[in-house]
Amino acid sequence: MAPRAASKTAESSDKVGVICRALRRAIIEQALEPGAKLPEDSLGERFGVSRTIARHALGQLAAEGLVELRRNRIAVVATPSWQEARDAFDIRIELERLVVRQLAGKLTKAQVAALNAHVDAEDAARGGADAVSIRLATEFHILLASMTNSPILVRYVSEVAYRCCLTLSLYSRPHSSECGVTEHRAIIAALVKGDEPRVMSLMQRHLDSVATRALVAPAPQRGRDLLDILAPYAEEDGAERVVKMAKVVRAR
Amino acid sequence: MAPRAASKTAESSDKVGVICRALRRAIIEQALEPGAKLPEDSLGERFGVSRTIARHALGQLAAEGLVELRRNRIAVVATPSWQEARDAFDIRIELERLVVRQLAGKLTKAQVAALNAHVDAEDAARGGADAVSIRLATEFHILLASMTNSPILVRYVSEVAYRCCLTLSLYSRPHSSECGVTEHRAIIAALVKGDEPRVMSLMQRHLDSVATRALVAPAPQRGRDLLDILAPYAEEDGAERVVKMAKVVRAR
DNA sequence: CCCGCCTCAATTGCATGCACTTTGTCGCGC
DNA sequence: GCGCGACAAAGTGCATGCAATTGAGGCGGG
Repeated sequence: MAPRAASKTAESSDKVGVICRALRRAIIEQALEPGAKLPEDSLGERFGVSRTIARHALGQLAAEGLVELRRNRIAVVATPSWQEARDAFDIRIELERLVVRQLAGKLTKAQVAALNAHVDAEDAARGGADAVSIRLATEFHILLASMTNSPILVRYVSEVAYRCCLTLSLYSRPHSSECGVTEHRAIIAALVKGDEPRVMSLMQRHLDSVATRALVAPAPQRGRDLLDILAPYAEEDGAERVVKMAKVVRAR
Repeated sequence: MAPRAASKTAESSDKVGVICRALRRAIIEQALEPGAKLPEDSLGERFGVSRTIARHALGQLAAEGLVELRRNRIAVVATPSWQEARDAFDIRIELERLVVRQLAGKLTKAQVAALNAHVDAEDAARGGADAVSIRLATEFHILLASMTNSPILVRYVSEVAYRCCLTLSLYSRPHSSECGVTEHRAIIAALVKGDEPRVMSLMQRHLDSVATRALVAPAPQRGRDLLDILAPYAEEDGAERVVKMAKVVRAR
């Protein structure tokens, strides 16, 4: 039902892919909040596979930045810093501008129909659970990307969109995520008209507004961020001092 | 020695990371050509680990698009299509424009020194092996990205740069890869001057020239591409016919 | 009462073993 | 001579087992 493009990277193997998709969805629907623990055994038991598979799935998700893998410690859902959230949105804006640039005026009727159907679904889900509407909004962007028919672009847009979704659950106020179905419709319209500059500008402003609406102030040290704050000081990398210095400075 | 930013995603665990880095490097230096087989046992034996670890490493590399994982078949170094190569470069241009935009006028002296040192190394390696100079050219861009101090951006730039590197070994003529050390120097200069529009334009043209110089015509069916050509026709996905149709059309 | 140490359960890191799938090859029948 | 089917070798898919590391709670000392 969900027009999810089966990314044929690695996880299509079978069970690993199932677990990945399930966890991704649980994360972006905020059923799993950032910081939630993900022990290998529990996952394995829950999905009826061995730890080996669960572990592999966690590896994939870690590569996507959705979970954090610490050596000899339980894996947890990633807790991106506020700065990382901003960075993710910056990248997302560029990538999605590229998407709409490639798509402007080139959509088939069937594709336009699919997009409209999706936005209708978004509208329909407006009254329902918050989590679902967030997921649908994200999937709209992924659907758009999949129409470029560039597997690489699809992959990156998906990844970064998921990451942004994750940050929303960290830094946005509860009900501020009216991800603008109206704006989605406007984008579709501009795409159909083939107005390339306009659709790029629309997309940029759309994402920018989501980011600024969602990413409220740097969150005055909520919870156990102490560890995170101290992290850059405890680096023992030994290579490239330049970058480290810059990191410390930037972290304020 | 190599100023490689230790991406703390997943593979930093230990052995998996070692294998990943080794394979990445072997791939971008073209010691492993696209299509080369990567059996789990051989890798495990070569690196002194079990198949489990080798398998995990292959999984990570597959997630990066460097190797291709086919169910029940030996993993191989990825063989991107010509179109995918173009797409990768398109994405890369956007990402690296973002890099230099963030960096313009904000480099510390130490960072400038590091960049200059790297370009010097590129110059020095000019007479040596082709593979090394290609790797150094790629690493220049990664070094640049690492200075943004945005882990996400570093990751994406690295990945896509590696992918581009991979395509070069497929579609470029042997000695056309003078990746323009001069252009690297020009970019550094513009960065120092803080001329944002100019450095963005420089970067765009630099990458564009690499792409067009390297990605010569769609390669008149070299080798066993038959399979790849037939692939889209043999799809049995069953979901989302729209995209599939577009794919067939686009594949010409 | 608080702090440090020590032991133990929980959990990961990794290797090995077995079943299944694919592939290359040999032999048989036409 | 040629296609075709069975067999063997190679390789992956996955589970399980064991060692190592970590985190927590209890215990004793200050």
